[in-house]
Amino acid sequence: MPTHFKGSLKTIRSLNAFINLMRASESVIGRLQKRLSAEGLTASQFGALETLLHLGPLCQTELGKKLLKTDGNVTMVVNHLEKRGLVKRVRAGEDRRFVSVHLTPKGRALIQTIFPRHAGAIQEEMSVLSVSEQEKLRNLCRKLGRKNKMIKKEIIK
Amino acid sequence: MPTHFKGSLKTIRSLNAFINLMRASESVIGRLQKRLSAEGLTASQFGALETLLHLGPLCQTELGKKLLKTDGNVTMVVNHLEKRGLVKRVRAGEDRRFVSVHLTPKGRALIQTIFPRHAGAIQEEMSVLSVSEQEKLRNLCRKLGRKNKMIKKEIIK
DNA sequence: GTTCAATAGTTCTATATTAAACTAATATTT
DNA sequence: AAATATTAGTTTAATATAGAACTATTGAAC
Repeated sequence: MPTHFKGSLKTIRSLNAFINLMRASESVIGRLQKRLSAEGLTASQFGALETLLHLGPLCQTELGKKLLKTDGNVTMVVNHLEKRGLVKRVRAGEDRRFVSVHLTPKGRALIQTIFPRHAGAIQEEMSVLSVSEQEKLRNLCRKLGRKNKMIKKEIIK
Repeated sequence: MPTHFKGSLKTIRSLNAFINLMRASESVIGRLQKRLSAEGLTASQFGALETLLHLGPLCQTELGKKLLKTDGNVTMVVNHLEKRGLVKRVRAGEDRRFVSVHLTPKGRALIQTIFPRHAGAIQEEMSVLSVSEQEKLRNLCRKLGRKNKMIKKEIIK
């Protein structure tokens, strides 16, 4: 699925790498989302529960940073999870602006059941790559992520 | 940003590769989306216009396949673009179920202006990787994509 | 210590997204 | 040829998402 754009070799090479990166992540995430949907969770809901399971209770802003989502978005996702009794909001005593989001026993049981299956599906997805290919992919992606942080710092400055 | 999950080495390696793939694509797409938003287009709208520019008029189902989006979604995106006068729907004569989506002169002018800037931004994003790293990334991502197609065929069978 | 600035969350608006139910047109089967 | 199945697109419902305006709380500066 190469680009049909006519441009310099350098540009075309960048676009091709970009397109394949997007296609790969979109198609993998698409299949995983279908699995999660069958378990009754959206990708964001799963991500929130998984983060709370592995990192413990977090305030919403922290949760948003981990999930790379906006504050308003986190409010929505936590609302849905709270309505289903999977998490609860706790006003932290010190600074009453903060809301600590906790897993309920029900939420913990659910994510502990689903997470291993999800991890298995991911392992299955990645199994088309050899061990060294997986490591290579990881390192290349980390470089793209590092650029991210540099740019953010520049913007903040 | 390694996983905090305790599992087998093989599982953890898969999860790490997966997480970095997702982070990289999300952070790159996030920055590009902000640029597009400043130009007045969403990512999907841009994708649709770009596809029509480089592949010519397409029916909505074909457009959806290119964009990896569902039919209902394409209807929405084309609605928005049509409302702004950037595309127009044309009933193809033969089979009256098909709607051919065309760029209008206005839409063509817009995407021809924005696309080179967007391509430049992508080139800038990918410039943290060397030429050979970009090729390597592309090939690894293509493998993940190929798995996709195999699975689809199996499901169809 | 009162005003101003920063922070945490919520709400609102607009668009995206999927899945499922639905309509219209065409193709297939008997 | 009539019944059935398939296909293209629309509509609807539920959730996601970003961004902007807003509230409430806390911190800083004068």
